[in-house]
Formats: sequence, C-alpha cells, structure tokens
Amino acid sequence: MNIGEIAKRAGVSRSTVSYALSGKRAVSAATRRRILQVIDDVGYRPNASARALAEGRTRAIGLVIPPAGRRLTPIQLGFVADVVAAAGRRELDVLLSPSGGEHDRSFERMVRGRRVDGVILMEVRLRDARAARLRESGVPFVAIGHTADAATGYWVDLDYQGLVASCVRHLADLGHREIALINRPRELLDSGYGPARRALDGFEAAAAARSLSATASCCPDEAAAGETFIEDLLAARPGVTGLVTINEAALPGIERALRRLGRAVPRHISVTGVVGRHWAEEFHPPLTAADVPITDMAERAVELLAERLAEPGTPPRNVLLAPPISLRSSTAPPP
Amino acid sequence: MNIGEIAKRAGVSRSTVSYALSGKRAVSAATRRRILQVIDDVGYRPNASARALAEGRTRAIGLVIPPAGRRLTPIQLGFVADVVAAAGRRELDVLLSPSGGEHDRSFERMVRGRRVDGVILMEVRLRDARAARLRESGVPFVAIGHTADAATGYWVDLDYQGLVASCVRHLADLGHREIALINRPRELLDSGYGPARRALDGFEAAAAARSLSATASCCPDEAAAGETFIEDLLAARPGVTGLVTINEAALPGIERALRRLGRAVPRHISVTGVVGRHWAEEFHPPLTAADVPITDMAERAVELLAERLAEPGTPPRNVLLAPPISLRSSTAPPP
DNA sequence: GCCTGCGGTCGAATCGATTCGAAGCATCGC
DNA sequence: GCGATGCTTCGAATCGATTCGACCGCAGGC
Repeated sequence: MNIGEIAKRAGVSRSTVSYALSGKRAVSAATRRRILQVIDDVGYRPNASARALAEGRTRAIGLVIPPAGRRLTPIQLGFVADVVAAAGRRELDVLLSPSGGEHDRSFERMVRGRRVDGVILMEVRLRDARAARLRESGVPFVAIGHTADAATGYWVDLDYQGLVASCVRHLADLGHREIALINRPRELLDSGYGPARRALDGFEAAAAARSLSATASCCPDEAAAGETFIEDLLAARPGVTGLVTINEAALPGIERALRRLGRAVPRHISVTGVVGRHWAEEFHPPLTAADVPITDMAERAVELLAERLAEPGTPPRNVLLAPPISLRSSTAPPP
Repeated sequence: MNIGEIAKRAGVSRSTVSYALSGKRAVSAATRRRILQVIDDVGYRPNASARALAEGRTRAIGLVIPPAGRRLTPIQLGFVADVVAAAGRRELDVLLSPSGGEHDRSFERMVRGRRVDGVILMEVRLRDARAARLRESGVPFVAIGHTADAATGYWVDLDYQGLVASCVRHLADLGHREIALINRPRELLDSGYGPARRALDGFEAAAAARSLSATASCCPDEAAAGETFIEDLLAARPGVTGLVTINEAALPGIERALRRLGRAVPRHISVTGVVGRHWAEEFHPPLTAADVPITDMAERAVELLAERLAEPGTPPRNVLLAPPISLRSSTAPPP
C-alpha cells in the first residue's frame, strides 16, 4: 500500500496525494476529502524510509546513553523515558545507542549512516570524544551536561555548583560547623565528569565562604559502598553533623549505616544534597534536597534539538537549570 | 558523500561499489581494494534511508516500553539497555516507543510507517491490544511475557509459576507452615498481567500441595507500600514465618518494616522470591531468590526476533526461562 | 476580446542505495 | 579459428516518497 495506490483509488496523481497530506500546496476541498477518505479506509501511512530519502531528513533523533555495562542510575533511566515522550510529542522517533567500547559501531551507524537528524548526548564529559565526533561529522546535537568549550555548543545542564553551594549554606544557616560531601565515584570525577567536578567546586567554595570544616570524598554508585563510606567517615571525623550528597545510588546504604550507628536523622545528623525526587522521598526521613528535574531536562533537551533542526545556523543556546531545594525533614540544627 | 561519489573516485560504476561492500557478487581483489581504500579515506557509510528503501528492510527493530508515566522498575530499565546491546551485536538499531494513551501515535508511526522490521513488546498482558495490532499489521514481533494464545506467537518469558512454587517448596522444606506472597500491584493482576497471575497460581498450588497455611496479596510497586504491607500482614497474621515476593520495588520497605518490628531475617522470618539480582544483593541480609535474568531475556528476545526476520514463515518459537534459585542468606528454619 | 493571474492538478526529476540482465574480455577445448 | 564458459563490470530499473516546473481552465481587468 503506497502513495501510488492511494492516488489510483482517489483518481488523482501521486503528487496531489502528497500535497493533500502535507498541505504544502493548495488542494481543492473536494479532492482533499476524497483522498483522506481513501487513506482512512485503507489505513495508509507514508513509508518512513522513502520519505526520509526524499526529504533529506529522517524525523528521528538519536539518544546516546552510557554503555549498558555500567548500571544506569534511576535518574538516567527516567530521563530516557522522558526524552522518548517529549520527542513523541513533536512527532520524532528516538533511536537508542549506547556508546563506548564495543558499542561505537552503533554510534557510527547512527551518525554516519544518517539514521537520525540530530542527537542527544547523555552524561557528557568535560572533554568528550563523542561530542568531538559529532562536531566533526556535522550532526546537530544537544549535550546533557557541558563540555569544556561550553560556549560553542548546545546543552542542558543542572547547576550542580550552585545547588550544592545552596545545600552547604542551608546547613551553615542551621548552625552546622563540620560537614562532608558524598560525591560520585572517583573515576567519574577524574575523567572530568561535570556534575562531580562542579559539585566539588561548589561545596568547597561555599564551605570556605562560611568557614566550615569540610571534607569531600568520592563513593561508588552502590548502596553497599554508601554504607562503608559512612562508617569510615564517622570513624575518621566523628564531629560531622551535616552531609551533602549527589550520589543517589548510595542513599539506601547511607540510611542503613546511620541507623546502625545510632545517628538519628535529623536529630543527630542532617542530610541534604541533589538527588532524584524519587530517591529523596524514599529516604527515611524524606530528604530536604534539590530534586533533579529529569522530565524538565528531557523536555528542554528535545526542545533545543528540535529548534536547532528547524533553524540551522542559529547561535548555540543552552539551559542551566537550578531547581529549588525542597524542604522535607532531613535537616535540623546540630545537637 | 554518496555511493556515486565513491564510484567516481574509484573509477568504477556504482553497482560495483555496492557489490564490493555487500559481497553479493564477485569483485576482483584489485578493484575491491581500491574501492575500500577510497571508502576508508573519505569515511563513507551508506545512507540508511536509501538502503532501507531499496532493500525493503530497515535493519532496525522497535522496542515498545511501558508508558513513561508509570515508573519503570529497574528490571525493565536494565532490560532496555540489554536489548540495545544485544541488537547492536547483530547490527540492528533500536527504536524506542512508549505505548498506551497519548503515545499510541508513536506506536503507529513505527508500525505502519515501516520504520522497523520487527518489534519487541515489553510487559505483555494476557489479552493485549498492542499484540493484536501488530498481528493484524503483519509486523513480526516477540513478546516479553505471553498472551492468552501463547501457542501462536513468539515470546520469551520467565517461569514465574514454577519459580514461585520452588520458593514455596524451599520454605516448606525448611519447616515453615505459614507463609505469604507479596505480589505486584492489584491493577496489574486484574488486567491480566502474566507474571502476577502465574506467580499467584504457582504460590497457591505449591502451598496447597504441601498443606501450608498461605495468604497472597498485592502491593504497589513502591518501598513505602512495602512497609505498610508488612505492618498490616504481621498484624493480621502474626504467625507468618516465610515471605515470597516478586515485587522488587517494595523490598526496601519490607526490609525497613521487618527491622522496625524487630523481626530479624532469617532468624525470625525467612524472605525469598523472584527479583532482579541487584535487588537481591542489596537486601539485608542478601536474598535467597531466583534472579531475574534480564540480560539473558534480552538476548533471547533479540535472537528470536532476528531469526524470525531472517526466515519468515517458520513456526513460532518461544523460550521459558527458569533460572536457579541463588542461595544467599535470607532463609532458615522457622524459630 | 485578449492578456494576466491564480487556484488546482499533473508529470517528471530526484533522493541514494540494491539488484538484475547483459556486455566485455580472456581463456579453453575442439 | 570459433563458439562456449566464466569472471568482472556496467547500465538501467526499482524502491516510495517529495517537489519543481508546467499546464489548464476560469475569472477579472482593460
């Protein structure tokens, strides 16, 4: 069932069918009605490949996710679903591609094979090989997180620096004097992963500004690691009364360790940070924290990409999101 | 940069380039070398749309996920990444489509627009509108879970019935006499979601066979719900010493409630069931449970689909996986 | 009454691949 | 020496859409 068949049944030429569907040229009301009727009867849909070939665009975007090996955090996973939903609203399909290691072929297929019109690149590093590849291939892309040369690209990011600084000031305002940052894994920080880097910067700057005694360390993305992290931390610095975390995967372990060590939240120790809403609410007691607005980020990323596709050549745009800190019940003045 | 340009630079016709690349006809070694050299120099890749149009297949598959609104469980999310990886190994790209409600347009685009060669359908119901739609459109698909007419389709599923029965027998063997099943949410069970249905069947049959006192109830997919579930259960039936769960999202709440109520695992109460490995290991103490083999399921689903695409008309095949129960430390004889 | 303008429609070219039939050219056997 | 054979290679048709230029008929202006 192709456009020729529709044309035949409606008694018009193929081009007329195309125009009736796209509206790019006028078609008389009677003819259009007849054509639409036939289309509806037989359930016709233009062949996506043929259309893509003729139009020179695929109406699909690529979403490059971190490789499957490394567990995706719930934030990232929710983000994928939200991107698909946002793209769907704009009649765009989403092609998924892992990146890194053995998956580079998939990335190359997508990019060089012109399978997609543009790409959303998740979890970008300050220096990022994939971003460089896209740039040199001339494929429009929007990064989640920003690269070292932030000014030249399109990106959406969270203001981790500002948010973590707000958390620190919140603790300082409550009277805390000795605090600690629970960062993402060391390898992410070392490889120049923006959020880890900037969280650290924001933490140190804000702590220094308020003259707090502060330590920052990394913790693997796992509950078990969170548990030992807390044990080690409180053994080394028993005076810590405020915790700031951007590591949501470690939260269940943090909660367990604090409970086991008899440190009640928030009576003995306050906990805050930047984590997905879901995780903030599952913590006991619910975390006072900046909720990562994944749905918002997904929507903005797709919006930026759609805009860039529609009007190539416009100067790069970017979005830095700074959601408010949701007051729940995990912070209080120190004992 | 298209095949014509490559042909010109290599001094051959376009068809020769195509044959050199596909190997579908002989090309002399010298010519092939020259062509490949040019291709390598300019970094050429065939245009996916043109190729799809000519070949009549897209080399892409669709993955229909549950709608974004309902939170994806970690099992489902890991599955998505694993499907993409498995498809990549076969040079297949993956198009994501949510289904249900407002997302049906995306589903239709994929199916009717011939964007994909075949589809993997997640979380299938016993009677499933999407499956029916695919069947009537003639699009090959593999279901995760099986529909009411299991014999006529391709599917991959977990033997929830057998696995839950094994868990029950394991508890019975240890001497437990009063047990409970923590199922997935009621609306899933009612809508004919296979795993929930079959877990219940397996639970009741095995409990009856061993003359155990058994109750089965549903629990929303949330930690908080797990907590109240346990409170209610133990209030109503304080004699329960064995729990079987297929609801991984409720596990953190189950753990918290048991701890708060002073029921040590496994000393006072044993816990087992069918959950993702990750969740089993995060539980304290680690769960003795059947680990949902998502990577395996993803691989088999893609394998089945690839096979079906390669040889249409072969009789339906299906795979029922029954992973072993991993002995960890959450079960023991009753007190 | 003729030319112009315009709404509506058609035919043909185009996008970039694959694939089929046929042609060119040695080599080989008789 | 001539036709048959086999290996390479080429040219043209094809896939199913979009889009451009042209054509046609009709109304309006002078």
